[in-house]
Amino acid sequence: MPLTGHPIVTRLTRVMGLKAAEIESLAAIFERDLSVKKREELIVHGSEFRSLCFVKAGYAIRYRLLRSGKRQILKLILPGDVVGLPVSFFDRSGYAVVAVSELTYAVCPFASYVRLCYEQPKFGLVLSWLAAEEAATYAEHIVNLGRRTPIERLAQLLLDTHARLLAVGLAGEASFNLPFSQEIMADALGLSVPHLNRVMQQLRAEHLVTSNARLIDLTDLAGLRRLAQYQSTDLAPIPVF
Amino acid sequence: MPLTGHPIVTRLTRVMGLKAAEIESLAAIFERDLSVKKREELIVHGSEFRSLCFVKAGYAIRYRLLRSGKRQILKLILPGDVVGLPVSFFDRSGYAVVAVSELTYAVCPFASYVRLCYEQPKFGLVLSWLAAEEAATYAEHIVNLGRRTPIERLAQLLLDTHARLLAVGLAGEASFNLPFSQEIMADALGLSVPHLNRVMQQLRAEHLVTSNARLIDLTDLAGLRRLAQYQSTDLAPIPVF
DNA sequence: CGAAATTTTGATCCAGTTCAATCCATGTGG
DNA sequence: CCACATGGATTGAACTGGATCAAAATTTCG
Repeated sequence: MPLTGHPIVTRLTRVMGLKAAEIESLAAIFERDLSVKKREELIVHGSEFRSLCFVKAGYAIRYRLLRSGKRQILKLILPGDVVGLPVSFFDRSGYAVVAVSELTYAVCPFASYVRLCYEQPKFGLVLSWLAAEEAATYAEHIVNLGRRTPIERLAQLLLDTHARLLAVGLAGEASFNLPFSQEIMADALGLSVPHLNRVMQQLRAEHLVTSNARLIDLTDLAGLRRLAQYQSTDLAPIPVF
Repeated sequence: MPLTGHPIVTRLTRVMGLKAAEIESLAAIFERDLSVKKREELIVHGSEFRSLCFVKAGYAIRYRLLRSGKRQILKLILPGDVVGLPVSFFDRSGYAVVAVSELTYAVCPFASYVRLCYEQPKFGLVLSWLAAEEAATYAEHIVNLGRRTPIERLAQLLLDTHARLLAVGLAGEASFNLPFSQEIMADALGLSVPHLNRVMQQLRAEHLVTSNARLIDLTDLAGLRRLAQYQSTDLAPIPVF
């Protein structure tokens, strides 16, 4: 399974240079690409899941459904993201993942990856880095939900999504095609759909963004950043010995 | 620096059996124990931080201060926890950590740990596991803040804190000494102090907990778990090859 | 013992939810 | 190519859960 041009290679390379030989040993443990249709579940809540899935194209959400019927979305999953982290470390998944568009990804069994870590320690560190990045994203989300106003939250979400899409070449300098419905954004930000809608209008009214349908234009990027108190968190490169 | 009886050894052993030799190579990279006084900052927001600190005794909080003056607490840090994860992976810390009681811990330079990972790949996996656990804790926190009612959040916080204290031998079967003020709990749960106080009273009124001062008694553990929809998330053991 | 920190209570108010209804775009089959 | 179905976006009105602000009561600590 060749990995050339795969968003995940782009992503890993940014963190730690990978030699051709290393990319090859990574490619060796991958199975054939899979794809799922919109609305299909990649991970079922409560089930066991022991694979790493590197998203190539398409979008998904990781979420938890509560008894009350409410849904909290933990993460918007974009190309380049890893599904199955941190789930693979646990007995059973505490969350579900569902595709919100057609989605294709490369899979490798978690056990194979772990074996690779024993052979080439670098990969163990890469895994740590990915997990740490995941944790940092979640941390930002906590701040958002706990102590930010709705408009700040939305600004943050738009900026973050834009930055992540940009990093894998799926966005323009200040515009992008938002692949998520308002219901999804509301469930990510802990708001009701009507309110999210009004907050979106507010952003437009203040000339911070322009949007027609799902096409978002970050008209005033600096203003948005100020509003969201946006701070980019750069991963430090992995030391090599 | 001998690590015998250190809470972190207890914690790591649960995830992955460590041979005596391995504990020793771990002990070798640790410096002398440090301690800080109440209110002292372990990590300053925006600074660089490249160490792993394993808490031996005492309590701390990881938090973010916003322009508005509001504070969001990301994590209540207890003995056995690691400070400097995921911070060490990043250029600069996005968060601050401050002790809320006298606190003692063992430190090792992050670079030393990384070097150890290259020599003994197992430690790279251990690091991944710790980071994944961190991410999972944060995920639960997100659900709490986004879609749970205040009383559910508090129930969850009490159960979680109890479970974590129990794991390091600092709690009774259904009672413990809560080392955090209501202000801290409020800032963790995204509530105002007066409201947190009232929610606490509500828990008492419904005979779910009894509490005098900081001593908490989980009178009706099953009821609390039901209320919080508590589900324990067990880490799977690291495969050994 | 006095100062500071923490917990508790009360009164007011508004942001955001809830529950509908409506509007709009897109796609589908006859 | 139209009639209809479906999912998403938008709007409106009413209600309410928590925030806010302020003060008092209580505990902790120097």
